[in-house]
Amino acid sequence: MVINVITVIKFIEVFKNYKHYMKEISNKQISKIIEEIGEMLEIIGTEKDQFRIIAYQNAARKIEMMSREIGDIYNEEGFKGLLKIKGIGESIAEKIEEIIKTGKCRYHDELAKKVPSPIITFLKIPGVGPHLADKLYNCYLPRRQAGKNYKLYNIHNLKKALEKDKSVKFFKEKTKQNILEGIELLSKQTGRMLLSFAEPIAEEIVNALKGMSGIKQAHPVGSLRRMKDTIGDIDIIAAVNSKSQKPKANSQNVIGKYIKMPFVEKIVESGETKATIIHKKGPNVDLEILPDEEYGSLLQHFTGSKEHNIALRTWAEKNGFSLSEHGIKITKNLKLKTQNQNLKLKTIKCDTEEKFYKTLGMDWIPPEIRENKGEIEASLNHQLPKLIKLNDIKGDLHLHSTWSEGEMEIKEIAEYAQKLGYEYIAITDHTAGLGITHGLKEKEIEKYINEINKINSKLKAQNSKLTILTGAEVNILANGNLDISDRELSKLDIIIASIHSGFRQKEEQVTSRLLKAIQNPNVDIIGHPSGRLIPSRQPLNIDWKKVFRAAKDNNVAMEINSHPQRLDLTDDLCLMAKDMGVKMVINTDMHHAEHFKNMRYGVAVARRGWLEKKDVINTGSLSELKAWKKSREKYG
DNA sequence: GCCGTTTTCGGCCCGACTGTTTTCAGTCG
Repeated sequence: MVINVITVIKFIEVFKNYKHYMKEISNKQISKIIEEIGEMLEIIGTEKDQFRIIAYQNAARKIEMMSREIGDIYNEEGFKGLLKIKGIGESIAEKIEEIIKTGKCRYHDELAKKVPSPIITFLKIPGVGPHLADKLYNCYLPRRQAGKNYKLYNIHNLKKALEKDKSVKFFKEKTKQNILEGIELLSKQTGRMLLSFAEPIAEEIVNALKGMSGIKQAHPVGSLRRMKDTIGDIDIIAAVNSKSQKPKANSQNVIGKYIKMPFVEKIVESGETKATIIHKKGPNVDLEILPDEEYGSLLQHFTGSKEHNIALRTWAEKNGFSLSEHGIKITKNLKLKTQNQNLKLKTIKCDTEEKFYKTLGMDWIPPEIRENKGEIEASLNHQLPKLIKLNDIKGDLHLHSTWSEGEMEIKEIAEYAQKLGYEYIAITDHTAGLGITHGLKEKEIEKYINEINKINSKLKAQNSKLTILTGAEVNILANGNLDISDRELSKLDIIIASIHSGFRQKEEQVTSRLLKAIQNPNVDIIGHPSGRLIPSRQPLNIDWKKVFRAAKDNNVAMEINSHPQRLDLTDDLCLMAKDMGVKMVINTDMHHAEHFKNMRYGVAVARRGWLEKKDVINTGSLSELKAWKKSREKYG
């Protein structure tokens, strides 16, 4: 948080243009400041503050969930616009206005003076809340020699104390272990960014490059092109016309323009054909400019993965080729040797990747599966899977409306789904067991179904091809029971069962919990099965073989959740599930309109997991989906 | 501090799970 404020202040210094810097303050930053006010009040506040704390927590949560940038709302509608947001009243709106205008919040800063900074630091540890952070700070470590006490002042110091078991008072072994695990998790949170964060940055740069004279094409490469769930640095390559009079001058010209682009925070290095910059949003971006006649082999080389390229080169070497980013050399082709000795030394240049793979006698391999998991052999045998595509998706079966924590009314969701060309959607609001979402109570289910039926009638009258299915996302409780009765569940079309609590259970417990849910005849789908949240929560410990076997036996679909922080099942688990004959479903878990766009990330995971259209139930027509649902009845 | 078919004050403050002080405080979604 301190860093956020400093960053914001820096922006203000650099950009005197009011509107410009206002845009730079994201909902996440505002939400963080509001959340911290709540946390600090929880530490230093009194009994009286309990509802005030809740109000700050609710407001922070609301802001973070919002699809529109709050800065834009303020720009367009002013203070009144802020008051229209549910959960934000006069007082919090004033604070938001202050943050937007000045980058600071005096109330926050006053509270911060009263709360020691290590406490704020400790709050970053997953599993450590305000009370524990306060206790950690206030537990005294005896200093042997001086006989004095000193406090834990940073995470490193805390970790050392916990590990060395220096009588960190008040804490039992299990609690210490949990804190250490939290610290470990926190240390892993740096370095990589979400695919959804990197992709728009790369897209903006690639589009800018494509608009420059002399550039023939440009691509993001590396893990971004392979659509991995997290990305290290952003790598981009671009091609200049090698037949032009001055290809070198062209490339220098492009680099010169690139390093002066408005998104450049800092130039790390800049040469004739390469440059590395730090983007204003944080990541390092490497750009390499190359001649277009070699573009195919370069694209292949920089796309990787390392494992794929090593395996490919090893295969190539054994089969008489030598590969490099500049092309293919034929090293052992006897036929060529007798015809023309010189050909042997000549590099075959490839302007496209298709040509590169074809020269080796292979089919073009989609970037998503270049991980050395059998794709080279499959390509040589012309047996690559026909990977699922975004436009194969006929509907989304995991959507939240205002009936629980979603932002959109069911009718708005229907309108959006029609625009996407979907044939069906399922509204699957949370059930009441997940308290904070204010989900469906049993007595509300009839009303909920009625509303959906009414909208369906209207859609039918309008000759819309969209059908809305009724559904719910129910909670799998710690013992494997669901938080809503089978009687109520049987009234709904699609039931997703998901784990939202008890993330610290042992493998055996979690597995049997999932097995019990899968065996419930009302359950159609297991939602975000591993429960991971990148980067803050590790996946659950699960015996996947047992779970997939049960899913196959009970004809229950496993979800690929398209939320960029989930992307779960992961690619490897998709491969395993597919091998075991399990059906999958790709859903967005939509809470607001922006989330609909995440479907592409779920499809990317499916592609990385070698899935084809036939493996995924929501690629079928409505009648096919209904047939699948009907086929499940025999398991009931 | 927010909200309002209970509308300017009085109600809101879920529910599951874990760890532990074994009855409940702290954390999370």
